Amino acid sequence: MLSRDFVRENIEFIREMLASRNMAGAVDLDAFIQLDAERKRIVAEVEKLRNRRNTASEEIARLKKAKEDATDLTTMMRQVGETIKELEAKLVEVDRDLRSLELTLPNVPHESVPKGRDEHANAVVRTVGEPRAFAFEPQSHADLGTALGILDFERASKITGSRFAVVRGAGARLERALINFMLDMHRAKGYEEVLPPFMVNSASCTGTGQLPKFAEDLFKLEGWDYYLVPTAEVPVTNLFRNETLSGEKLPIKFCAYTPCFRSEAGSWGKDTRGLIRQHQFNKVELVKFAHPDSSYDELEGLTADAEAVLQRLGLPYRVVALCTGDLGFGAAKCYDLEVWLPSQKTYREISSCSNFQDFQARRAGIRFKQAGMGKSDFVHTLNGSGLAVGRTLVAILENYQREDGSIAIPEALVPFMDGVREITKQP
RNA sequence: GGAGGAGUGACCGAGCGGUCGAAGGUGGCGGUCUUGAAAACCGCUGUUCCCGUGAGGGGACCGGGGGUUCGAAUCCCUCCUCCUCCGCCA
Repeated sequence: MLSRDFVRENIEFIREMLASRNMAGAVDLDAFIQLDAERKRIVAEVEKLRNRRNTASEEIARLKKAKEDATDLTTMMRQVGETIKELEAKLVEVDRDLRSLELTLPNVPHESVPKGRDEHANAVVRTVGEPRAFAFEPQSHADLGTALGILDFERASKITGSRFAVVRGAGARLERALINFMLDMHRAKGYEEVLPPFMVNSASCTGTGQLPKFAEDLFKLEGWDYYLVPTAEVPVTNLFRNETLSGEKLPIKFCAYTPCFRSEAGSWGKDTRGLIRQHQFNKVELVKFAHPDSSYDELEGLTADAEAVLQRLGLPYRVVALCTGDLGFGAAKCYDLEVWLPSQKTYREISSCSNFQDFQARRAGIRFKQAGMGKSDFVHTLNGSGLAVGRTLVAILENYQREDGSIAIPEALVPFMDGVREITKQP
């Protein structure tokens, strides 16, 4: 959410900003102006009346104490009370409308974000590692995994449906090793490990920006105000919803493993084979609560921490700065980490690291206060995948495959696999 | 699921329906005293919104929401959370 004052005073800038995100006209800014003005009018009036009632109440108390008659004032105030009640009802309505407009307004991209309408305008910031030269035609992870007996898509669709997978044997073990490996790495860099609920309420989803606009992307529990987490960003960022943190503690860093559940509405036909796009996948997430002055340094640091995982695993990747048209709803700036997939001969997203500035903090009411300073201010929130575990498994299978279809375990993971160095066909 | 109890400021804790934004205490900050520290004593110590260039003025907030009343932290309803006991249960 943007500051109301900022929107009011920069309405043309907001209009251009929406256009740069391919959202021209998506939010009724004229209605915003009108509602905002009406709200001001009502607030001024209702407060004037309340002030009158407060003074009169004191007067009535004084009269009663002196055993004098107060019926005139009392009847007059009854009338005022009615008017106040009407105005308050109107105010609730205007507030609701105004807020629902504000909740659909995206964040303003940072000035360093490349301008452009789609992913073609994204900027490659750096490319790390060389894609391996294969002496044979590399297979897809789906083929490799199925042949090895560690991935079972057919049975997954029997027990649940499409876009689910069963991971078995050494594959399951590798996935669990990856989770531990990532969490250990991040913990060593000062991220506190947290294991949050895997369901969140609608207030939390609103706080981080999944609601109200992206309800169709979420799985909701029937009969409950609960949603399956689409990312650990939601529960972890909402840890401090409606709290004021002490400024000295910033930045506060968390890492969290959760499964992630996404409806993938609107992506029918995309990545239908394999683990790339699933309704459920594992992810280790990094979340930071930062001081506004240093949040962009923290974004570089967070991105580097996610990259470190790819480096330790020896996976070739590149870092891409998303352009204005490709930027997520709440992000002011975002780097995608893309890992090389030999079977697709392309880089695929494996992490997304964003600075939301005060966009989420304002929705979720997350403030900080410096020791000497009187005023509190909104923190900046950041998060990034460190990494998407399912896609990391994909990358390992494909990048570490051998001609015979077996998989070498990256050196860094061997201790997490009890010394196992390869995956061969399951017995 | 059944039966009880409780939710007040950073924390503890008081609060006959009217001057309560809320006593008292703890903690924190500043000061006096002291070579220094402690103790003692004195003072300060919530959030948020609106109007105003400013000084300042005003509104709201005692778990959330609603109601009664001229007036609610105080009365009523409802929801939520926590605690205790019973039942069920991984």
